Amino acid sequence: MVKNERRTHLLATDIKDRINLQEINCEKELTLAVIGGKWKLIILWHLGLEGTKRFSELKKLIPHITQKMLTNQLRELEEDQLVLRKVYAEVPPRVEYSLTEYGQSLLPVLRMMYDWGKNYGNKVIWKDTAKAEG
Amino acid sequence: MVKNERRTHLLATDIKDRINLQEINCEKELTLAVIGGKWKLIILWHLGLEGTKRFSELKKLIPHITQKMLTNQLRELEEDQLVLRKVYAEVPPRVEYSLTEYGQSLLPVLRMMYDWGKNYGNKVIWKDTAKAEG
DNA sequence: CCGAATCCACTCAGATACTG
DNA sequence: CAGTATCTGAGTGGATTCGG
Repeated sequence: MVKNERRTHLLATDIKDRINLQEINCEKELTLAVIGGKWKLIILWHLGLEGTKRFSELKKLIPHITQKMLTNQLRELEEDQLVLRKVYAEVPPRVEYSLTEYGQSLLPVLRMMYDWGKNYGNKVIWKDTAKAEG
Repeated sequence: MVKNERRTHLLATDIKDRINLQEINCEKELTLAVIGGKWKLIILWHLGLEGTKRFSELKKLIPHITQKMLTNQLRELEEDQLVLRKVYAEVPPRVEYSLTEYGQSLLPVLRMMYDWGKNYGNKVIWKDTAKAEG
């Protein structure tokens, strides 16, 4: 299987490859492919609502994520052009992440997913349960 | 790890479990969880646009899916109350699948994902490539 | 501070064969 | 027709260690 050089051996292959391999056949699946990573929704959400963040800030905002996965997910988001990575030539190093215009354009989609999930959760998952708001 | 009895050993655990395990922390992730299966988007799409379908019809509409995966994904969609499974006591057996009201309510979300993916595909993935329409 | 590299356990999904 | 059951390779993500 042909892999993209920049992407690690972990996680999915390059999106173009996945399309060529017919793993992605529809535009919906394309959307799913770019947001479907285990931590991508949260990362996009933070960058979308709170703007530019440093690596360590994101790490703090997402307590359960490991360094490897944060790096990994950010790299994929960068490769997919949803996130911009800016490195400052300083000591100690500073790296800032922000949404690109494509990343920004995803926010309404995420908001719709949020709304749907909220209603679905209340009606189906929690029906007659008390649920703490997150 | 506690598993739901009805769900096979394959694929994800029950959604409530996943929330309790803090695999799902946000309503967006809940939405992702119910549509995120490998074949769920296509299944939901077909049932949404074309209405009720038999098992064998879905199989024909989704050529690359295996019987196992089709069964599996349909079971999960049923468990998550997006799909209704109706069994007719006939010989040979007949089983029909259709969207529930929650499944129906997902269609606008899918449509938004489609639109976003289409624009993103044209602008980012295919930029200066000729692409056959699917 | 921001990673990369390695090792490992677990899960996923395909192929195949079988059943009421 | 509409499924189960089993086996198996491959993929995925966590923990840990090392480096610029």
